[in-house]
Amino acid sequence: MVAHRTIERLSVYRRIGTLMHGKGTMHVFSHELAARSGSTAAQVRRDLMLAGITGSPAKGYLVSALIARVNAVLDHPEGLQVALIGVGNLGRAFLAYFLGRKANLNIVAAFDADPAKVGRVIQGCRCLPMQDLVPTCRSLGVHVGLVTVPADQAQAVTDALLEAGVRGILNFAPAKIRVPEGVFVEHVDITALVEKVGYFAARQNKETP
Amino acid sequence: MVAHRTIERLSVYRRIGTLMHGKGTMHVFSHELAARSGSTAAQVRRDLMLAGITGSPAKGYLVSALIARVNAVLDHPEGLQVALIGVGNLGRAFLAYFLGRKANLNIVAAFDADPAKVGRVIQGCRCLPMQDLVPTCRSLGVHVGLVTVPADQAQAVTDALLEAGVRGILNFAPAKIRVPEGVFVEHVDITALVEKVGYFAARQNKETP
DNA sequence: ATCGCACTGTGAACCACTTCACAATGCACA
DNA sequence: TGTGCATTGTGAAGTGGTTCACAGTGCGAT
Ligand SMILES: NC(=O)c1ccc[n+]([C@@H]2O[C@H](COP(=O)([O-])OP(=O)(O)OC[C@H]3O[C@@H](n4cnc5c(N)ncnc54)[C@H](O)[C@@H]3O)[C@@H](O)[C@H]2O)c1
Ligand SMILES: NC(=O)c1ccc[n+]([C@@H]2O[C@H](COP(=O)([O-])OP(=O)(O)OC[C@H]3O[C@@H](n4cnc5c(N)ncnc54)[C@H](O)[C@@H]3O)[C@@H](O)[C@H]2O)c1
Repeated sequence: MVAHRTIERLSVYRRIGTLMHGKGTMHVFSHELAARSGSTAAQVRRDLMLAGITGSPAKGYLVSALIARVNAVLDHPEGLQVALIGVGNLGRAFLAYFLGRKANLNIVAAFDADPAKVGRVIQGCRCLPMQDLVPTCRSLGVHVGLVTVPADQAQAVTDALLEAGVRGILNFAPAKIRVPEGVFVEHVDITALVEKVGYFAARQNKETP
Repeated sequence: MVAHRTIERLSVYRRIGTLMHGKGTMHVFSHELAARSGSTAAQVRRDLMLAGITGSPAKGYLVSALIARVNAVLDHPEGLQVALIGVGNLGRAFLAYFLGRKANLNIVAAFDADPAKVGRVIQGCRCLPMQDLVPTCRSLGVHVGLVTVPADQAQAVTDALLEAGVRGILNFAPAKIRVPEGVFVEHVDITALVEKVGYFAARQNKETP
């Protein structure tokens, strides 16, 4: 079990490593990963240490070993199975982005309550009705649910996902969702983020330099 | 200058307060805000204290005072002016969501490099060419830029925003962007978040309970 | 063969944020 | 008027994550 932030950064290091691998680069130093990931060399070294990745002072880290080890830490044996609920503006953007992109991250099903959307193929993925959610997610072994429905529907959708055995939820609706112990929820509140950036954009240089 | 996380939560408390205000609720206790925001009562009280919001042990916090004080802390006098760069799948979702929604958060301009998109009105907002970015953002006094272009274009777009005087950037491209001292950047890496949820979904109950 | 050097791996210090714990408050009810 | 009680406001302690700082390493130059 590795720390929260470290897991996020490992995903980033893997992306950078994959990019370098494609260009034929064999080795990478912590300070290079730091510069490309927006971190620090010490942070990178600690993260890689926690993931069990070792390098040599002379050559740095072997890119292929880094990728392999991050795969071993992050990935599920048969790939990460993801379901998306709410094929609206945001949901369609995610479908377009993730479908057919990463081998180890598959959106395997999309659901919506709107009869006008159900049955249609949107961004290459068939949109299924909500009553199919539990059986379909169960039989596909879905690990993660992406919730992109209106705020007042988020809890109902969450409950359905829980019933389907999903144990990780990424929630974009501006609503708190309740889950039992042992289920992991990440809440992304885009409005709050924009307002935060607005606040610090104004304040950065003023007050206590 | 209030702490990072506190600012994000203040935005959430305001949303909850606004909702309650609409329903005619006059007062709210810290534990109610905690339950609705996914925080704890102690955290809420500390946040409100930092923002200069006070309540009474008998009635809790006055909702209208809470909203007014968060407005005073977070908001820019004439509203937060936001520009969006990259009217693709994600950018269009943001336009649809934010346009005409919040009085104090306005997407005032959208830009794209694609000649097929420039000039068209997308989600009710005219899409402008990139050469207009610097003069337009300057004259509108844009505070925040939303970057939703491909990763390899993120730095170029950032540089244009900086030249236009923008001092806060919310970056959705999976690329680190360099900015001078005093400019605030928030980076949202959706892929890394999905992978993190996948990791903890699997690990939650196993290992060290 | 030896030296200098840039880098790794990691204990320890540091820092930011969260939670605990409790005195102070003021309404409800007797 | 007095007693009980749920809640606020906030020092102090706790937690988790980051950065410092340096001993240890092995290549490349001499
Ligand atoms: N789009 C953005 O930029 C943005 C920004 C911040 C937050 N959000 C949040 O993300 C969520 C989705 O936003 P959006 O812009 O895509 O909204 P949207 O209205 O375009 O899409 C919502 C979709 O959910 C479907 N839906 C509604 N109830 C459902 C239910 N019970 N079960 C299944 N599907 C249901 C609707 O049919 C619709 O297709 C909302 O909660 C919104 O507040 C979006
Ligand atoms: N859509 C998602 O779900 C998702 C998820 C994770 C990350 N992202 C990231 O968000 C960004 C946008 O994603 P998207 O799905 O909307 O991509 P997209 O290809 O649909 O849209 C990108 C838009 O940017 C425009 N553009 C390209 N170069 C530009 C430039 N130099 N200046 C101005 N505009 C330019 C394109 O014309 C296009 O309209 C990408 O970096 C992507 O990696 C998106």
